[in-house]
Amino acid sequence: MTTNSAAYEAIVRAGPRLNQLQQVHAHLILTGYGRSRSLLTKLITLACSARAIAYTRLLFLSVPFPDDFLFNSVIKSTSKLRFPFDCISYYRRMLSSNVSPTNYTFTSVIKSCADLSALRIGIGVHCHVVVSGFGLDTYVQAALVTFYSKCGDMRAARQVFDRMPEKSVVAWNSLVSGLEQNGLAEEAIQVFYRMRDSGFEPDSATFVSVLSACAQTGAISLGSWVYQYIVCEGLDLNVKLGTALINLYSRCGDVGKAREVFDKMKETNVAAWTAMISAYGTHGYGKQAVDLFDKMEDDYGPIPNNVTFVAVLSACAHAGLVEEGRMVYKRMTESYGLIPGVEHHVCMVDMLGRAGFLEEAYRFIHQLDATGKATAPALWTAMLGACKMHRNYDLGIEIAERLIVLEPENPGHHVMLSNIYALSGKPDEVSHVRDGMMRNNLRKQVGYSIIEVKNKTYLFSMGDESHQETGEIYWYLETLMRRCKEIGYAPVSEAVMHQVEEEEKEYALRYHSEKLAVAFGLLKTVDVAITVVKNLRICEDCHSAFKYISVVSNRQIIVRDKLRFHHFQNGSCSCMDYW
DNA sequence: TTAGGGTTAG
Repeated sequence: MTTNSAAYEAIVRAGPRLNQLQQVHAHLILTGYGRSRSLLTKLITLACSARAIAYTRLLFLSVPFPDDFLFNSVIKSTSKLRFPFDCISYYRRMLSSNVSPTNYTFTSVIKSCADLSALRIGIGVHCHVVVSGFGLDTYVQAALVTFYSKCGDMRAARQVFDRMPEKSVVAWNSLVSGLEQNGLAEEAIQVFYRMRDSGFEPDSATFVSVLSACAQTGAISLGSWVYQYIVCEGLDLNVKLGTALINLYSRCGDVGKAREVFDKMKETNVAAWTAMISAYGTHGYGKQAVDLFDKMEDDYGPIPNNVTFVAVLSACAHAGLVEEGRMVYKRMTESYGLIPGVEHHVCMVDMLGRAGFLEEAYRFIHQLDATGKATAPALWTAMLGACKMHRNYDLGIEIAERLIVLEPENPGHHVMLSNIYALSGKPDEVSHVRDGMMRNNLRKQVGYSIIEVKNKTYLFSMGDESHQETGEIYWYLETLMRRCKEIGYAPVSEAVMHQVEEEEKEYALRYHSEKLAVAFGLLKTVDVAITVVKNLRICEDCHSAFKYISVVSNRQIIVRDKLRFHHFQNGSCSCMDYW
């Protein structure tokens, strides 16, 4: 290496590969270029790209008095490669070295704060942005919108956005995505409409977020419109967009269409495959889920990861495929060297428990306990569900009490305990639990159901009387239930909370939000399947009622609950009552 | 004598 440019060439040739970089570095030192600031800067960014963060630090420390260029380079690289702690620490060092940050510095640092959801640090950086005079930089502002969104502070995110004098497509995207990620799907869709009205052309990032928002609320008409738009405008169906579409169709009840999108995708990755596997799983098609997983392995598809295994295992759990599930769990560790996390353990307990292997499920938890892993309440919640399902009340009560100690604020555990006491014929204990809930002001989560009819969404809550056609809906529901009773339907009263009197109990059951939504859907449409989205799990009584309603109305009823799908047709449900 | 940013899926 006789010249500086030859040395530079050598570094570039080494690329983001640690060994090669170290060799070049050694060579630089030997040939007298070891102190060149420019060469070291290039070396540092490449070391960071190689994810050799310790070596990056070492190189950085070897440079006396780093200049603004070096600081910006290392801050940008660490931020981009997701070393947020390093990024923030270089930023602090920059400040203490009296080197002035620029708008470029801030975008990177803010992104790292967003990655960490580090609200306090980010607010400090935001202040610094303002006093440094970069408060109106479009890039910095877009980064701030994302930052506040990722910290869950949508008010602040909106405030930054609203104050932007010049909004960019990316800034709009940041807001739409932020709202969607924070569960504010309706608002995300409204902002999307405002974006278009303001003359901004949505791009693929916009659509990915909009599709996710549609998937959340079940807004299939807007979702399908987006798909049409993508096809008509010849937009590239990239992996993220394709995956968002698979998720949309799956969560709106149309697995076939989800598969159609999957087959159309030119490029797929592990996320796309996982989305498709998960689609089969949540609809109860366990075999298809496992088959697709096998195909992924056989056809040299992408390497499955932890999320994929959650999808496969939960598919097995919901379809009663215990043997397959055990095999998959084994392969996860033995063939792929993945370490099962709490979510995988929960799938296993759920799978074994649902299938009636209560003892094995219990042993599974205790085995984890022995290795110090069983503190997760979710494991006991799954076990508790199995106890209730298989009427093992003694164990159920023991577990529910344990859960209440672990999570006293969770009303679900109290409700479960009270339900199990009621089922096992212990009314005194029921009132005791109920009183405790009242005393501690614990209320059951409010359930609601959404249905889309003619491109419009309607939300129902229990005993809802806010709709224009309330009278008609209730009358129609009464008629339906009468006809159901004629062919054998009997209300399942244990499903409601045991804090209402017997007479009220049937009233509450009769006007559950999902029943109102189904009645409304049947009333307003002809000859088509209706799809209802519920925020909680469907209750046992509604589940039974919908089987009968599918007969008397001669319609398919699809219900998406918190966990999975139920397709009711000709008197039975796709979950085979296994849920 | 070395570069360049903010948004998106399971």
